[in-house]
Amino acid sequence: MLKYEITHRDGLARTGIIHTPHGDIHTPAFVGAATRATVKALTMKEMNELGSQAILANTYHLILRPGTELIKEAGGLAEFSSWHKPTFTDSGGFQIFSLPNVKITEKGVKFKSHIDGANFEITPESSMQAQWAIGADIHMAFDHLAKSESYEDMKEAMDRTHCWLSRCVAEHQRLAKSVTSAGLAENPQFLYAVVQGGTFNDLRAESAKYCATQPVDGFGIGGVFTADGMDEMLKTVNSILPEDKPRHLLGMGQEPVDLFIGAEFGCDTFDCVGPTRMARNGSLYTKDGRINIKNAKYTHDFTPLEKDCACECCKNYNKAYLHHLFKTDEITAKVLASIHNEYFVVHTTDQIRKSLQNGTFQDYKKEFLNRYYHK
RNA sequence: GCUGGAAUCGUCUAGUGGCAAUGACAGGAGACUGUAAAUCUCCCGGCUUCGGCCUUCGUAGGUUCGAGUCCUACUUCCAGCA
Repeated sequence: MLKYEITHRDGLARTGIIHTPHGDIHTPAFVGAATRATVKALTMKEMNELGSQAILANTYHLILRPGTELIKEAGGLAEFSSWHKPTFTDSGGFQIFSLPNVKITEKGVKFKSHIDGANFEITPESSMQAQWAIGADIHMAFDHLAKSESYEDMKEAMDRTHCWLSRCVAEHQRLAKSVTSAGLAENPQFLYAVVQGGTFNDLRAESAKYCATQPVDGFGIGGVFTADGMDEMLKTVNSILPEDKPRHLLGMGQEPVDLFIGAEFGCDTFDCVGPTRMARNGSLYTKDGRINIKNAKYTHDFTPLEKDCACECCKNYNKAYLHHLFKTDEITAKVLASIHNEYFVVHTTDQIRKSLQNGTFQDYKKEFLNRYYHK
């Protein structure tokens, strides 16, 4: 079992430490989205220096390129990418269901590669095998995303996710056994179940109950797209999930409010492509809200993006320079912006953790969100 | 000096009788949540009560119901020949 210890509690919120074979994650923590085994525009050294504790890669993308066997041959995701800290992999479920012409069969899902149209099939079993080959510390169960917001579609997606979960668990245990019987004292890789149910609290409750009964190491909470109503949903789900296992809020964290509400209602880790994607597009976080550094008004602004920000971008460069790099389409623009945005969410989540530990969370939340959203 | 050719919205460019005028770039703004995203969308002559109105394709005339498109002259530029 994955070792997880809770160090502080405040209602559903908690701080803790996830002990993985590649080191500890102090939670709540923001996990960098490294879809294709890299956080776009950033080196692992930069990710390390900006304070990231863990990254999350995507099984779908790595199956297509370079292939999971190659990563296994390299010695696993950590060796391959030179990220010698904790790693997660997403199962690929989310990506596949965003593709056109997806066919769901008894076995799994048939789809065409977005790169060359080649036919692929992923099953709960093959997703587990792929994730074991990639060798991240924490794996996500292969889940099913609903094709619409309707109750029927949500229920169907949830039921299939549950059905697949038991197959994921069985395959995960088979793979774990083959590893331990090969001489390893302990199973080195861990599985999270994924809770579905959309915006329907009865489905969320049902899903959480089902997932809670499974022999998994933690939980992913999937299918969340906005912070609206997320507090109630998380209250429902995290009151049901066992307290002694970590919970990952899948795909949320583009908006700071996501991190505050997620942590407040019992989530331990987050991942989101938003911060780095927005960085590449010139949308940068400040404590007073996001700004678009490409706007003409920054042409002569020689002040740093954030006066008291400790990131490498803010410590060394000013807005006029960043504006210039973006207007001239220099690669460095995306690098510096990504350093800043990734630092912003990692650091904000760190501050949330510290405020929970010293009992100032509510004050910190109120102050931060009022300023950020100009309330 | 002669003979050809060319002048279009910041730039390059399409356009050969129905046109406020094509496309690209530049410029302005917006979006982005388990990354088919270094992507995508919108605006880009002026005014507008959003129906239009006005002024535009080197300059000045002309032909025509109608001209960026045809004709004449001029101006500037390019090429070739002197």
